[in-house]
Amino acid sequence: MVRDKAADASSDKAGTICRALRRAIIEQALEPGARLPEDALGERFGVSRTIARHALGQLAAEGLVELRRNRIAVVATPSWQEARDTFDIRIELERLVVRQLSGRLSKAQLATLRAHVDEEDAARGGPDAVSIRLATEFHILLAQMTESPILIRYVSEIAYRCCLTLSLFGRPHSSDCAVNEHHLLIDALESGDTEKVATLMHHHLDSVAERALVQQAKPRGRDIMDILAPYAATAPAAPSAGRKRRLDAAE
Amino acid sequence: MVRDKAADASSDKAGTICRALRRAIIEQALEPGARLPEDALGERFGVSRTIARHALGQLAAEGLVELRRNRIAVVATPSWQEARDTFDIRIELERLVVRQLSGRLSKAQLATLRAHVDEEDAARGGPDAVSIRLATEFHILLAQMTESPILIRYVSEIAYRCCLTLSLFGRPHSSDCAVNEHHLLIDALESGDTEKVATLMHHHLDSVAERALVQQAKPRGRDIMDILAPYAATAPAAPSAGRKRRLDAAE
DNA sequence: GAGCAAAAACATGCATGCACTTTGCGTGCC
DNA sequence: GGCACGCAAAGTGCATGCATGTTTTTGCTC
Repeated sequence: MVRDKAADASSDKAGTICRALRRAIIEQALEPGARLPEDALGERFGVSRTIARHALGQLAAEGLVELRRNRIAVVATPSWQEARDTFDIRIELERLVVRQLSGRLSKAQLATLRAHVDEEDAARGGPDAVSIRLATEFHILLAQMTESPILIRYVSEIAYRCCLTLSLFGRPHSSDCAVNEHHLLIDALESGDTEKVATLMHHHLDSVAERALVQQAKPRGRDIMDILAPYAATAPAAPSAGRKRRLDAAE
Repeated sequence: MVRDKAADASSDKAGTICRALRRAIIEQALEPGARLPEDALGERFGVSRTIARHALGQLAAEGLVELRRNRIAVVATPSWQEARDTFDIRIELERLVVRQLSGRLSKAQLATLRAHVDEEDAARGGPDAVSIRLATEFHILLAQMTESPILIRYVSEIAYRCCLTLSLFGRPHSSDCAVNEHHLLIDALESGDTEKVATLMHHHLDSVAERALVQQAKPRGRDIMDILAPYAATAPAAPSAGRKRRLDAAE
C-alpha cells in the first residue's frame, strides 16, 4: 500500500474502508457521481453505519467524495475549472518534491523508482485503471522519499484528486507517453540538476493535464448544472454556481 | 467567519465544533498538546460524543489534532522539521495565489484587503493571539479571492497549521512587522507586477518562518522525546522518530 | 518511604435505535 | 392523459449503550 495517512492506522476499520474506497475511486471502479449509501457500505464491509459514515467523512475531507446534508454521499465530480486548479497546485507541490530530492536520492531509492516505472511499462497493455493507478503511485512514491509527512499528505491527496479528474475528463489512452517522462524524471533526479528536474516535472504534469483537459465539453459528464450552464444564458435563472473567471483564457 | 470548508455546512453541529476548536487552537487558547476528550467536548457543546468524535476526525484530517487509537485526542505538536516543511509548502501555495491575483483584483477587493490590514494595525497593541489570527485571516482572504475552492482549502489548512507552529516555536512579538509587509503586498497586487508580488510573498512568508523558527530549541515545548533528543546521542537507545535529513543545513 | 500490582475510573471503538428529511411512487382529481 | 398531492420506503443525523483498552489511584509489600 502506498498510503500512510494518519487517519488510517493499521487496525481501524474506518481506515480500511477509506483505503478500499480510495482505491476503487482511483481505479475508476467507482465513477464520479456514484452513490455511497452508509448502510450499503457498512453492510459490504461488515461494519455499522457509524464507521462507514466516519470513513466517508475522511474521504470528504480529502475531496474524493461529496457529502451533502441529509443526502446520500457521492463520489466527487470536480468541475473543469476545479480540475485545472487542482493540476496547477499539483505542479507547484511536485516541483517542491523534486527540488528537495534532486541529487539526494540513494542508489536504492533510484532503483525503487526505476522498478516502479518498469511496472508501469509492463501494465501498458492492460486496463487503463491500472496504468493510472501506477502512474499516480509513482508520484506518491516520489513524495514519500522527501520524508516530509505534510508534503506526502498533500501530494497524495491531490494526486488522488487528479485521478478523479482523469476519470471524468481523460481520454482513454492518454497516459501512455507519461511512462517515458517518468524515466526522464528519474535520470534528471539522479544527475542532480535541480532546475532541470523542476522544469521536467512542470512539463510532465502540464502535459498530463493538457492531454486530459483539452476537451472542455465533458464526454461522460454527469453534472447536470454544468451541462446546462451554456443553455442557461437565455433563461433569467440564478447565475449558476460555476466560476466565470478565466474561462476566456482557455488555451 | 473565514472558513467555507465543505465539511462544516451551516447547521451541522460537527462543523460548529470544528470551527470553535480551530479558532481556539489558532488563538492559542488551546496549546499544542492540550487534551481533547470526546465527552468533555460533547458536554461543552451540548452534543453527544458521536459528534465530538466526528469533529475531531475532521480536525485530524486537517492536521490540527493528533488522533491516536484508544488514546485521548490532543492538539497537534508539529516537530521543528515539520514546521519548516509546512512553511515551504505554504510559500509555494501562496505564490500561486498571488500570481493568480496579481493585477486582477477589483477596487472593492483591494479595499477589503486594506480594511483587513487596518484591522491588523489596530490590533497591534492587543493580545498576540488576535494579531496572529488576523494575520492568518489576511492570507486566507487572499486565497478566497482566487475563487478556487481547492486552493482556498489548502491555503486555509496550511495557514492554520502555521499558526499552530507559531504558537509552539514563535517568540512573543514576532508578528508585528508583518503588517507592513501585508501593505506592500497589496500595493504590488494592485500594480499587477506578477513577478514582484510573487517575490514579495516569498520573502514575507520566509521571514515570518525565519522569525518564528530561528530558535530551534523550543522554549515552551512539551514533547519530552524531542527535548531529550540531543541528550540521547550518548545513549544506545532507538534512533528516535525524528528526521535527520537536512538538520545540518539549519541556517 | 519506595516499588509494584490490582482495581477503579476514565476514555475510546463501535453497534444499535429512534427521529427527521428526502425521494420515489401510487392515487385521485381535473 | 396529465398534474398535484400524499404516503411509504430509504437514508441520514444523532444519542445512547456496551465492550474494550488506557490511565490513575489505591493498597500491599518490602
